[in-house]
Amino acid sequence: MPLSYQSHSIQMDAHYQPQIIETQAQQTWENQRTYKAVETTDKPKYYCLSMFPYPSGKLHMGHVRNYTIGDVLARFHRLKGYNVMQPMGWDAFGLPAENAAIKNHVAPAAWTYDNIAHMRTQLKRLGLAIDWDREIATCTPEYYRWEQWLFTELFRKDLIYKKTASVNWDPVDNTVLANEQVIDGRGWRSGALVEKRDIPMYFMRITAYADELLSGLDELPQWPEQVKTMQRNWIGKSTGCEVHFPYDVTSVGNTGVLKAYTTRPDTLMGATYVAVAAEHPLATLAAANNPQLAEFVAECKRGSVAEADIATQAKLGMATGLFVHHPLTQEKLPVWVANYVLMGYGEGAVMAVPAHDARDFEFALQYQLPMKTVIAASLDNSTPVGTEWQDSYGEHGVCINSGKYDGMDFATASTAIASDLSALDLGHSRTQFRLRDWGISRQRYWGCPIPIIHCPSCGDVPVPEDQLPVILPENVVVTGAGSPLAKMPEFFECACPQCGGAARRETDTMDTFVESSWYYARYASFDSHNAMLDERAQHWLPVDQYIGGIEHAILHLLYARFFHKLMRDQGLFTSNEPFTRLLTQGMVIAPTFYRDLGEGKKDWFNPAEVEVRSDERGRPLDAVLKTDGLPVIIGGTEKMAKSKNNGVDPQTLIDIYGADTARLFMMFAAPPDQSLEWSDAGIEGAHRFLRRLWKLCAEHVNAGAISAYQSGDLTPELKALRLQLHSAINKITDDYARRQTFNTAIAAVMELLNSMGKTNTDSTVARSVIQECLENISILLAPIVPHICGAMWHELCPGTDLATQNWPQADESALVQDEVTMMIQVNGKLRGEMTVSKTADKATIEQIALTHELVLKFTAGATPKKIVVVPGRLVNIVI
RNA sequence: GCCGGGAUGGCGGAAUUGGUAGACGCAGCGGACUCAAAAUCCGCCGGUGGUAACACUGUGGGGGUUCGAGUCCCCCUCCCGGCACCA
Repeated sequence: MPLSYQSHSIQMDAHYQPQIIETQAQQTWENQRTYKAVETTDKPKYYCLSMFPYPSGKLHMGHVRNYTIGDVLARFHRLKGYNVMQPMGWDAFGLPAENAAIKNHVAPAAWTYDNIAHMRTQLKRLGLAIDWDREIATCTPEYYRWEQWLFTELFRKDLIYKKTASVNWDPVDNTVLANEQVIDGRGWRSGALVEKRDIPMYFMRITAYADELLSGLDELPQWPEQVKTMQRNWIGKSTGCEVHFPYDVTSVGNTGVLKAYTTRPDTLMGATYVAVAAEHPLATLAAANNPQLAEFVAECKRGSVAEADIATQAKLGMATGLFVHHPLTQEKLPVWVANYVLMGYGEGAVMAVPAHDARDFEFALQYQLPMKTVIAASLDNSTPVGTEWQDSYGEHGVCINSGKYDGMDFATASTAIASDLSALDLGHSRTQFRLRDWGISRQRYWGCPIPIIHCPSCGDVPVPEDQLPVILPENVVVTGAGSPLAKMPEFFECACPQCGGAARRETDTMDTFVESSWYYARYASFDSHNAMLDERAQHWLPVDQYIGGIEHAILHLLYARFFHKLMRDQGLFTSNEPFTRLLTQGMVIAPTFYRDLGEGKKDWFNPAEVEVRSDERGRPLDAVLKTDGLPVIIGGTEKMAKSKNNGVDPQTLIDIYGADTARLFMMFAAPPDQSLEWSDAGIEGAHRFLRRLWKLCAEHVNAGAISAYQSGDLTPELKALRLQLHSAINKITDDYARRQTFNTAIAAVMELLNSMGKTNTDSTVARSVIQECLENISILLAPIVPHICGAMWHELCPGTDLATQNWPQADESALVQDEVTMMIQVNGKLRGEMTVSKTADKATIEQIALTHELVLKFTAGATPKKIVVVPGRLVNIVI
């Protein structure tokens, strides 16, 4: 259907004014509820979700990046004809609100709600295609009451249970510390040496879903391989053997077995000692009448519970004086306490085979424990291990010095040993997970109250549904020492729901990861007052596209997958996985500048306060502070952070250049999954491009109305321009849909604009091709810069709306090429190029290449040994 | 320590399946316009040598596979993310 347009009586302003364009567009979207999501079935649904923000106070660049990426994908799919839902909410519980409360004497609730109000305004200014009606905040009772409800359901199903676990304890502030609050082994406020302390906590039985969480990864072809690998390793399923080391009255004082798990049962004959964790019952037993050992066990309890700290500390150990028996040889093996053995993994004990395990080797060397070589590459190649660890020591091989197992390979020996242990009832093969159950109790105020009542006669009783929610009181004083809830009798004094007797309400709150594990589902049923989720969850779930930082690759994404399965098994919907496709975005980084203040202290300067001077080739020479003109030191380029004062406030940027420029720069500077370096000059470049685009559009429109290209005689120049346009349509569509590399999509439009600027536009047909280009660019770029594209469309096609257009399809006839350029190589080195017919056969191509003058120069009469022809690409002549 | 990534001009990046290394943008240099500046437009722009044509060299370092390697394999260095109570 040919289109023709009325001529314009009013000229299009050639000056690009983003503030006016953007305010108008955003008002229209808000008035018309353009992005309201409705459950319809006439179009395929597309649920696009960016990880919701913690309301820290104001938007940072990471947020801008995250929500722009999500918005680009949401808008692209909307134009592609999908029924799109893109919601927004607030991960509103958490530690920073309590810290702010201590520092500024404001209630965490008030602080949080203020932050939400401010950040909502900022997000709206970015021009996101969000259905704001669905906004949720996890700190509201309407949200967390369903979390409490699910908790009570899971508690009844025994998927939540109570046990003790180690936490960081600050002995001065008498409070539990988060790992983040432990700095170099000391409490961040008190400076006291932190110790481990065991307290009772509620645990979610995530290990019951370990197998499904592992196998489910195979059903996620659209997740990055790196994330799936990290999750697989985190779950850490291993096959191996449980080995029982019997002990008796003579060596321990009573009888029993020490259980250890190993993935290398084939090395059992090489076990020379057994190591247990400091918290292991045998360690406690031995320490009871051994003050030196008791001191060592206490020493092991110093420091934080963070695994990174434990794994990097010096390997220390002490003999307990106890002995166990080797299950197959009955040999006496000493029991050691070692700080590298974790109580939380396996049985809290390891059989040590120093000759074939790197950590055991190091430990045995340090404490002069014996080593026994029992594995070799082959029977006749069996030199004992030396005094320095070699990676080959840990590799699989055949058994030697192992009696009846000699000559067996890993699999044969493992099976034989496991079966012999089974026969003696001293072990058996089994699988083991590295994944541990999820401790969700937090001794903090600003979180979702755990809905449990402790009754002296009935025990732990879940709060009945008709008494939910357990409301978190919002007017409290936070001091930093212990939870305020534990000091509020009006909160914890209650009656037992079962016997009616006096009881005490649980004052711990839940890990904030619990809220963020199911919020994506609640957006579908955001206003459901009768149930956690309703049938709309079945309609929208799973999320089609999830976008968030790579730092969430394991914990958040694993917990959300776990919750999805819990909710599925609760009958709330039927899908197995929450997020069909995942995009993990990189960090936003910026240069750092500082002056040394001595004693290791530094004064950090914001990039905005600093001028970097460069030489005549643009290489940076030095940097000076703008205010005093004196030099500052150029530090590394790091993640934007308060501590390095290298953050750039996105609000300033939007105020100066507009949201479209901010969005364009963010999408152009790097592909979404890589880190993005902030650059003032880069933002200027992005703005310059929009000005050029707008100006070219205005000049075209102001020259009079014109129809878009239909068909007709084209000059070679116009034919080339149409080829470029329609190739770009294919490339850009692929970039959005499959590759999700928005930087290359933008580059393709920039190239197109460069060509358009060089095109002679004197003829009607030329102007119609320019019209065609501009119309297409308006749609192609709309996901990234929606405001300017909507405004340009309005000028190009008055009376129609960009939002109702279809995504363009390349005109196949414009893509036809008769000739191709091929490269000519001699011995793999580029020596020339040639233009050949697209239909030329191999012999013709070889003939043209061989007679090429530059080829003749390099072949110098030699006879080619081989000619490689890659059709449409190159010819390589080997001489 | 363990797990997962990354390294390409002065800078951000491109090169999609092993086939033209440096698209696009920034910075810089030269020019046009201007009384001047800004803005805009045009040109140049990895390194070395050469007036030039051109040659050699070049994708963190070392080795390998291949007609051909930024891309695949082995070893190494440095940087980044995660490690279960930061979110």
